[in-house]
Amino acid sequence: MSGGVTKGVRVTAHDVAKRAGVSQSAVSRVFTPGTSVSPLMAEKVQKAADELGYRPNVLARSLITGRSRIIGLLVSYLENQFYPEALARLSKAFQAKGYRILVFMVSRDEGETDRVVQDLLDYQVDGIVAASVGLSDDVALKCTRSGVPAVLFNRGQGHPDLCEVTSDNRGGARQVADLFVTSGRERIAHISGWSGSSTARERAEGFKERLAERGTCLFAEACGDFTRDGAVGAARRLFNVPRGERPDAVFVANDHMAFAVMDVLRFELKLQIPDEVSVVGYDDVPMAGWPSYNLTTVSQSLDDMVLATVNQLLARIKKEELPATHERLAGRLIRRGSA
Amino acid sequence: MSGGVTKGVRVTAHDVAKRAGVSQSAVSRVFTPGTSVSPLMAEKVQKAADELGYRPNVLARSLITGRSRIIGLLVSYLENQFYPEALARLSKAFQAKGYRILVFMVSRDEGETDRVVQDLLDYQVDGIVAASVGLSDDVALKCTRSGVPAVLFNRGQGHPDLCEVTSDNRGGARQVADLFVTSGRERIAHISGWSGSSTARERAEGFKERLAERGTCLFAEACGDFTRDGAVGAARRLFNVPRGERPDAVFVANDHMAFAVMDVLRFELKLQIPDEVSVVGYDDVPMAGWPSYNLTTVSQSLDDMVLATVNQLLARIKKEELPATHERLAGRLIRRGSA
DNA sequence: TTGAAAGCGCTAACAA
DNA sequence: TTGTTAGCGCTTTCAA
Repeated sequence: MSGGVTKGVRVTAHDVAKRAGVSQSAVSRVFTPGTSVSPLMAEKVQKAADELGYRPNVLARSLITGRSRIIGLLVSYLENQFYPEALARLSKAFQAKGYRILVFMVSRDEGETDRVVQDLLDYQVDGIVAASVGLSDDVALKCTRSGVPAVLFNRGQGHPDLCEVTSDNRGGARQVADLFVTSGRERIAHISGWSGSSTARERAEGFKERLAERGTCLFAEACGDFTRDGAVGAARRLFNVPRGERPDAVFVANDHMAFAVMDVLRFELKLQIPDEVSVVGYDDVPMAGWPSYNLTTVSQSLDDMVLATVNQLLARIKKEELPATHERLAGRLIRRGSA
Repeated sequence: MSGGVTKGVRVTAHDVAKRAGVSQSAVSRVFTPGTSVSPLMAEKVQKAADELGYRPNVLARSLITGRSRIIGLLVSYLENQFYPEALARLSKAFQAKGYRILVFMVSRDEGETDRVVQDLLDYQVDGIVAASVGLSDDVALKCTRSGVPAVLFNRGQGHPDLCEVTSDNRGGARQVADLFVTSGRERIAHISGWSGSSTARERAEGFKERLAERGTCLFAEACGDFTRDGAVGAARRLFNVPRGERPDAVFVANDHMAFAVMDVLRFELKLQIPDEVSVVGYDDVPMAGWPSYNLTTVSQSLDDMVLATVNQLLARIKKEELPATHERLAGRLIRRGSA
């Protein structure tokens, strides 16, 4: 017989103490890393605990230590494959450090900010990662100000009080501009993301900036709002026009939209990619490598971003009042078949 | 001036009580739904609370009520778009009921079971949803037995002690068999999912069963393990053969694999879909409707599954000891271009 | 309806 | 190294 893990019975440290014939605080010590207990005591307690199926109650512990070992993750939509990927890796990385992720799905609507912040604080999360498109900055700022460290993941406009981990959107977009110009494209367009997002703005700016430096300028532009439907609309507006007015290259602000654009170009407008029009995305989500799309794109090195996020956040959880940092990880152009 | 939400200061019910000139328990009552307080008291307390920026500490509350309002969600990989979709909707649905989702990413490896169960119990989750491919049953069973209700989402083999919400995999697969036979396909193949999963087995069985009833039998079969790489391998084994031995229809156990199969067929083997070979998937993830794939598939009506899951779990959290139920929601064949 | 008091399960001083 | 004691912030009897 291996022990008494019986149905729904809460075994407390007190029960273990009684069975082992020691004090309750001794039990606590045995289960608290970094405390000193004699080998004998450890063994006695461990034995009793095993027999009773005891495990410390994390919530009770949190109450006194002030640490819940829970990280709040703000996400707004998981349609874009980049986010599930990020979620999975963030979750694993935090898990490896003994933290868990509590998910907060938020819509892009305004006004929700305060409710979300309250929710976050109510659960006593130790820190938050804001990967949502909309109200991230606002929420992150409020949390930081109430003493809960926050890191903006894949967004941020250089706010001096906020920690940000992004890719070098400007730099990535510049590489795309170079690719188009160098390969002799002449009517270069851009389909941008949601204008409320810094990521969208930086990609657009870097792209135009570099185009200008190379002596060209943008031929056409439309906003796709980072959604599939938005991108479909933008693609139609840009390409459903007489031949001569049609762009011969388009930089789409993320892969998720780029797939939609390619679908419109190939299936609705019967255009050849990349012969008649080059398409480049941003993110390098797994699907970009699938033969059906084979999308040239800028890689965000998700692993580095995740690593940086985890490190920054945990550092701030351990030691308050670290100054805000802005990490911008280099993006790398991945050349595939679409450009 | 709107209030004193100052940096990192924990405002307790006690502080509010002092400011409002009432007892601490009065404050508690005002913030506990379903207690009786006079309007005057409510107002006084509310005012003081607002001024101080007070919110009850959920963890402390949990300690005494024994309810954390946290649901543990077990997922194994988010590559298959079905799972992020499910995660997003489950999260929203639970959120609407005042619960939050704590994510537990687990790999398909064996042996982890106990660690995962411990983790889950440590966090005092009120219930768990197991959507992971691997150790779901084991984990769910152990949790249920220790008094934490669990629902298996999209898996389950009819275990009498476990709550399950699945789609009618057998029925869905039968519809696919009918489609193939009716449309005159003669060499019908199947690419199956991971054999450790009930979902995979049911889909395979239903398919073969109906084929037999219609007087045919399976021409070829390969296992794709529910992964993209697995599916690529399976497709090659099945189709990279002399013309006459090549299947003219294939039912792939989920959309995620079906996309891989289509990629192999079209880009590596230069086969025409659906002319030379019909492809049907399962799940109806959003991507299935994109023109690049335009995949005929069986729809899982995710919203119904989510609703059922939430209802079952919350019912069990409120009232212990409800008998296990197995909900199998009907699947619907969505005819698109690939078959 | 309200306040006083007990205690949820644990950690962290402090003494021994 | 160990036990004793005092809370963490809250809900919930119990009297008033």
